Formats: sequence, structure tokens, C-alpha cells
Amino acid sequence: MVLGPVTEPEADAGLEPADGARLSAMPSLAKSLHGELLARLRDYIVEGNLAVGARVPERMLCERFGISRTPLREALKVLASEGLIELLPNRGARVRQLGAEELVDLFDVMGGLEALAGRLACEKITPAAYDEIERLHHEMYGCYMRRDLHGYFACNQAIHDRIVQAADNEPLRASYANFAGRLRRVRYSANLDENRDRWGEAMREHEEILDALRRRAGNELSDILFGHLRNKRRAAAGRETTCPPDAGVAS
Amino acid sequence: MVLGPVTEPEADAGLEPADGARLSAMPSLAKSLHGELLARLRDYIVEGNLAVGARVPERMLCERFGISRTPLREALKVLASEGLIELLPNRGARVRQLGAEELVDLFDVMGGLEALAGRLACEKITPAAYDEIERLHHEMYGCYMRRDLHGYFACNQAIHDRIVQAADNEPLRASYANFAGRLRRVRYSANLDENRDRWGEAMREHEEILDALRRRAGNELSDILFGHLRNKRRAAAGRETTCPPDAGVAS
DNA sequence: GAGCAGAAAATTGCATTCATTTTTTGAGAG
DNA sequence: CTCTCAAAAAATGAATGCAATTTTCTGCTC
Repeated sequence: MVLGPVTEPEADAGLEPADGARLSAMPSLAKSLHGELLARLRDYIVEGNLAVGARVPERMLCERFGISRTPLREALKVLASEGLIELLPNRGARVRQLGAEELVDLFDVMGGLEALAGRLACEKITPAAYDEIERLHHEMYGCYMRRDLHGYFACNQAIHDRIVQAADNEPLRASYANFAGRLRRVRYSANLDENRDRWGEAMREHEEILDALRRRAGNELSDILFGHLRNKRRAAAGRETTCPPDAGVAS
Repeated sequence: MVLGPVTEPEADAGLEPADGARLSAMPSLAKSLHGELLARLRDYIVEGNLAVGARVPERMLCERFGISRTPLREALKVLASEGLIELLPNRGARVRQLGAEELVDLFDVMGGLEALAGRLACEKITPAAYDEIERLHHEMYGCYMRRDLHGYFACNQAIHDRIVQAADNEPLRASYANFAGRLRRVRYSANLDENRDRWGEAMREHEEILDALRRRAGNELSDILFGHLRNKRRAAAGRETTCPPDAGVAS
């Protein structure tokens, strides 16, 4: 049984990485209706189709996805446990408001997870995987020189993803994806175009990242990655807004 | 903080935090039936009342908890998303088997989270909270000298908990509790009594931990904590067993 | 006795129904 | 006109019902 088509125009941000890996990891969710619905509902919310703080209308979502309330409610409980929505007793689900302080906390956790990924990657990465990251790094540098923001973002994301992959730790990968998903809801327009300093700084940090990874210096890479995320957070601070469907996440 | 009465003097490497905070953090789950059931069911499984790999019998659990299948199934979905059980399409839920490699991965994630907690604690800890940790450290040292394994574990756990608390980061706390819960299912008999070397080593590592925390040396503390967990993992390696349906696991 | 086809029983996934709570509506008082 | 309070409407939380799949049991063949 296939879910009904979503009738809404549904502006696609285009830059976000299609998170299909989430399913492949959990055999539980691979092809069940529940898994499918969960992914679709998560995307629906992450993409900002529901106003933050607004009630999540079960009835409407039911007819939108062409299912009854039972599986929908199951999915809502899971999304609540992921921190995406909030379940108020007898008052339904609400899209969780990300306060500034929680945003900061989430950035720190992402930093911690990246730091861990870097540490583990230094232990486990294969030469081939390292070469690929090096290649991406140079490609990213090319984008930087060319002021190709879009390409830069794509490479940047690919590099961080590869590091997490290289860590070869499934629970870490899942947790990372979870937190990345939560942050994806937020559009902090760290527009590097208007923030030349940060762009250059980020590029230099990436040089350090590559260098530490080349030397398999786990502790060092760990610190650099955490600091990298901290700086990214700082660059984004104060500019975060709720999610109009557009614009990618900058580094 | 009052830990539940640990009925067994037995072998607990001591990384499990008492997880009572899980509910208080999520207003969603605070007092709803769903939240209550979720916690109860999680405990039920974590405590080993169900054989690993065995099918989770919905019907039996329904009458055991006095509810119908709907809320039970909602809880199962959530537990599946937490990684505690596995949902096979049309074949029900099974208690997830923790393979040796996943156990290792979970230890590493715990190490990464503790490393992050240490880093953040160095930035945010209050003098009072530090003093309390120092007090616990000395108390733990006393236990060590006295060969009071039970007291040692309690202090050890309290210290790690305080560090996470001091990090003052709710998403981190929740994630930490989640992973700790998953590991709690496993009884790795890192019996320090028969492993004097490891005990002394662990005690020395704790000296370093306290020292780095005193100096608010985040990067350093981060490395030490990760290494600490690595060594704990090493000490436990090969001795882990699955949890027989009995014997409350030391909290 | 081992192996296998087929039916009965149990189990799962989802829809529907029901009781309770919340929210909205509307009439009347001030 | 605004506020209050009661009743209607809607939404939530959980139980039950039903079709589809899986598992178990039975009886037959070899």
C-alpha cells in the first residue's frame, strides 16, 4: 500500500541532503507503512509546513496521508521522542519551539558528535576513504576560490558526512542524523557571502581538519571539530529564524 | 541523589546513571498514561524480563499492564526508535540482540558524550558543583582504599552524573540517558575485585579527571574521559553476557 | 519415524468506535 | 459592548473490531 500523494505544492529546499540513510539503518522501518509514514511526517514537519508552536491537526494529516489516526498517532509518539514535536496531555501535539538556548545546546551536541566521529575516524578510516575526503576538500577549496557558495556547501556537507561514515559506528550515525534533523528545521542564514571573514575562517579550519585527519591525530581532530562547530554556531548566532522553505545550512 | 537500593553487590562497571530524570525533562511524557507506560515497558525490558531475541508478546504485556493494544503498540514504536527493540514487519517486536561490535560502538558513543559533557562542564560548572564533585572524588578514594566496591561504584556513578549535569545541556542529558539505558541491559562483569590493576588504573584516571576539571581544561578533560571509557570498555571486553531474566541490574 | 501440504489458531496492522477532555459557541447579565 | 458561564462541537486517548499475514497444529505420504 502506497501513501496518498501529498497534494500541496511543497516547496523543496533542494539543498538538504535527502536523508534516506535513516531508513536503511533500521531494518525495523525499512519498508513498513509505519516507517514510510514516519519519514514522510518528519519531512513534512521539518520542511516547515506546520507553524512552530501550532497544534498538529491529526484529522487533517490523516486525510492528507490517506491513513487513519492509529498509525499517525504512533508516528507522532516517535517524533515526540525524537524531540521534534511536543505532546501535551489531552491537548495534542505541537511543533516544538526551538528556543535560542536549546539551539545553542543542539549545536554543542553536534559538535560533540562530530568530535567523536573525528576521533573514531582517525582510528578506522581507510586510505581510500581518506583520499576521497581529501578530494572533496580540494574541490571545496576550488568552490571557495570561485565563490561558489552552493558547491561549497555541498562539499562541506559531504566531508562531514564522510567523517561520520568513516567512524563506522552505527549508533553514532543514527544519533548524528537525529540531531542534524532537528537542526535542519532552523534556517540560520549564516550567509557566508555577506560574512567573508567567517568563510575564510571556516576554510582554514577545514585545512586543519584535513591535516589532523591525515596524521590520524584523533585528540587533535576532536578539538578542531568541536571548535569548528562552535565557530559555526557563533557565526549563526542571532540570525536564526524559523523555517521558510529555502536556503541551506552553512558551515 | 538517591539511587534505588542496589540489591546486588555484583559487578557493575559503574557507568550507568540513575535515570530518573528522563521524565522530568520531557513535559510531554510527564504524567500521561503513554509516558508512564513507556517508562514501565522500558524498565521491564531493560531489566531482562524478556529473553533477548525473543518475540515481544503484545497480548501478554497488555494484560500485564492492564491496557489495550493501542497504547502498548505506541510504546513499542518508541522503544524501537530508541534501539531497544526491533520491529519486523508482520512479525512483531523482538528484543534487540546486542552484538559484541554494537556493544563496543555504544561504549564509544558513551565515551564521546562524556567527553562532550566534560568539555562543557569546564565552561559552565559552578564552584559549588565542582566542590561537590571533589567531595565525591575523595569519598570514592576512601572507598577505594577500603576496598569498598559498592561504595566506589556509587561514587563513581555520582561523579559522572554530576559532570553531565554540570554540562547543563538538556539534549546531551537526554541522549546520555538513552545510551546509558541501552547499555544497562548488558551485564559486563568488570569485577574490579578480581581486576586490581584496572581498579588502580581507574582511580588514577579519576585523579586526572578531577585535575583537568579543576583547571577547567576542557580539551584535556575531554580526552581523558574518552580514554577512561575506552579503558573501561577494554576491561569489560569479552566478559559481557546477556541479561538473564532475573536479578535487578545494578542501577 | 521424518517430511510435507493444508487448515486452524493466533498475531499483526490498521480502521473504527467510544468515553473523556478541551475548545468553541452563544445567550444572558452587567 | 464586554464579560461570564453553560451547552454544543470538536479533538484527544484508549478500546474494540476486522482483514491480512504468520505461526502452529494436524493429518497424510513416504
